[in-house]
Amino acid sequence: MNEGVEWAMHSCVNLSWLPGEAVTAKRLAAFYNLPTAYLNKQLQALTRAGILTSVSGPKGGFQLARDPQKITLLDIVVAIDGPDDAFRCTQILKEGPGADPKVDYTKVCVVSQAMRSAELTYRRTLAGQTIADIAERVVSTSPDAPASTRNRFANLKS
Amino acid sequence: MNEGVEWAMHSCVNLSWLPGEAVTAKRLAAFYNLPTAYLNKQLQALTRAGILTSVSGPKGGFQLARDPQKITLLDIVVAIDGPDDAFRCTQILKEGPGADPKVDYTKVCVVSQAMRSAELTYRRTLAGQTIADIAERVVSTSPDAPASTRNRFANLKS
DNA sequence: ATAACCTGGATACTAAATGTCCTGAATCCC
DNA sequence: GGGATTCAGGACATTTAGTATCCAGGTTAT
Repeated sequence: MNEGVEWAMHSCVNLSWLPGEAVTAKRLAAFYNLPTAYLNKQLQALTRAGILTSVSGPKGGFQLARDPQKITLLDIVVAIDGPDDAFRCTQILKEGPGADPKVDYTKVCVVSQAMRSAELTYRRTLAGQTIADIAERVVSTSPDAPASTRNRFANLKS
Repeated sequence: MNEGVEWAMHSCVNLSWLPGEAVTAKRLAAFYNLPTAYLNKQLQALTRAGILTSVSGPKGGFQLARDPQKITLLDIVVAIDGPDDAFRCTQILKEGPGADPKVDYTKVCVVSQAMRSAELTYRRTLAGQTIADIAERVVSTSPDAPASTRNRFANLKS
């Protein structure tokens, strides 16, 4: 899995504590000492996916496109890593005995079904957790996290 | 995910229909028209993981090391793809505000926990399905699969 | 107008997946 | 014992994906 997923999750949590404020890619990158241009690519992907909105120009930047409760971890994974399952069925059975060229073995193959059922539970778990849930859990163990995050962004002058 | 996982799953199902018989890598590869040397690498990994046993020499080959009911899909995934989660936490929080160098953020970070909980459900689902389950489900829709598999192996003279 | 900022394409570098080859060791058969 | 067959595993080559940088072009605030 793309490392950008981790960056995107933490950036979205941070943005949830800066509602209505546009934060530049440079500042989001500086927060965790990440490569600006590369993080920017991930932010662009989040924007294309409708998770962030972006504004050009001075005073521009990124912010959450909707309520953190409406942004699931699955949304972010799909936006950065793409919609494909980790297990890709290559329809190996087409080379086996009694294969029917007209059959779609990604549907019929029992191995493929079993792997897909596991990926489904994975996606369901991710879809059941939102950025708001994460932020809330952070606050419950570190109540000063939102304030210290805002403070750090305020002090990242560049 | 490594394509070898798919090869390994189907090969194990086939081996479950040839109990007590040693099948060479060359024949297992010919069954699905796979590259012999590369499949052999996956079979070696399964052997190292204790899923298969191997015998050298003429009349040698591979067979299941234990009852198909005792071989889970997770066993195979771990053997071929390794034990690492898809999401690797790089402890990005160590670069953030108030970071403690002594803390292991793979444990503490809420994002990391959330991703790990999803991978856990994934692994649990895979661990709940065995090669015997797969084989049984194949038989229920294609009752002649074991016989036709044995027949094809018998006719792979090489 | 200028400076700051996002967009997206082009490019380079690195790491991982995929695949081949060869030597060595084990085993069977004659 | 000698030859043939097969697994074990390291070395190597090729392809693809991930990581990263740079620049030219468009947008917006001052």
